Amino acid sequence: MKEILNVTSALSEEIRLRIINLLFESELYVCEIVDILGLPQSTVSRHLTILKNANIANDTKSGLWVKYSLNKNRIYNTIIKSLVKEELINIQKCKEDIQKLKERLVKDRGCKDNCKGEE
Amino acid sequence: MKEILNVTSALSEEIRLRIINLLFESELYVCEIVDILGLPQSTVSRHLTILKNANIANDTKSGLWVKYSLNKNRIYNTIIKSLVKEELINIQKCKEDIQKLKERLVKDRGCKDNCKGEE
DNA sequence: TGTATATATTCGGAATAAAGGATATACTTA
DNA sequence: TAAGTATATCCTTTATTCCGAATATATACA
Repeated sequence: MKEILNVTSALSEEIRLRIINLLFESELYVCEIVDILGLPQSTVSRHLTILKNANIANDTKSGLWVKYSLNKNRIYNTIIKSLVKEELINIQKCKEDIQKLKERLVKDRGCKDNCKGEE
Repeated sequence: MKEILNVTSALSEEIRLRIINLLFESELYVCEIVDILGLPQSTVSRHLTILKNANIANDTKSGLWVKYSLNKNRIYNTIIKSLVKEELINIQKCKEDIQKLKERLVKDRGCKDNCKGEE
């Protein structure tokens, strides 16, 4: 029971749903998620940890950067997928996040300073 | 966004998941849920209100009694169903609840006093 | 009308979770 | 080694959630 409550609790927060919506589109570095959402890094990191502990997301370290992606498990194949495809897809803020994601991904991946000078 | 968060928040509490598991099997009067779960009536009623407000359950008054059932909407057809059939079905406490539900339903429906003399 | 019953709501307190700035950690590179 | 960067964790404050006893509401029936 604790396991499924970990999942549903993780899904009951707006920022985390927005992060899931982004990760459904593409795996992302923490700093990219911070940029796209426009939220403090500590806030984003905390939410990512909660998603990881719920086994919804997992992380891969490569040097300084940590890349997060959705964990393609049983929960993903039913609940997360339908959540994204049937619900989040209709939400304005989530659409805007995806738009920002796409603008972000045509540039160099990675941290803010790699992408300084953008406009 | 608020709507889907209402749903996921409603799903992130153990007692409410147990109630959903019961209602998936059969529509039930409040007093029957109270008996099966063995929890205070105010607690059960509060959780039922949360499920109703999230549009997961709905209620039908008939005289003194209020019968709750799952609302068969889009959320039900994807998230709730898979939650029950893939997750709750494996949880021991939920299995026990279903067992108690079945024992309860072979008796008269309704309130405790209708069923006094049982053992 | 008065009593009993089923359900909903209120209330205060405990527990949990959220926020974001500050700091720590860990890795990279000069 | 020293400085810089990406991420995680800590800390304090604030907000939210849960609990169950008590109370309110609404219906049934003698």
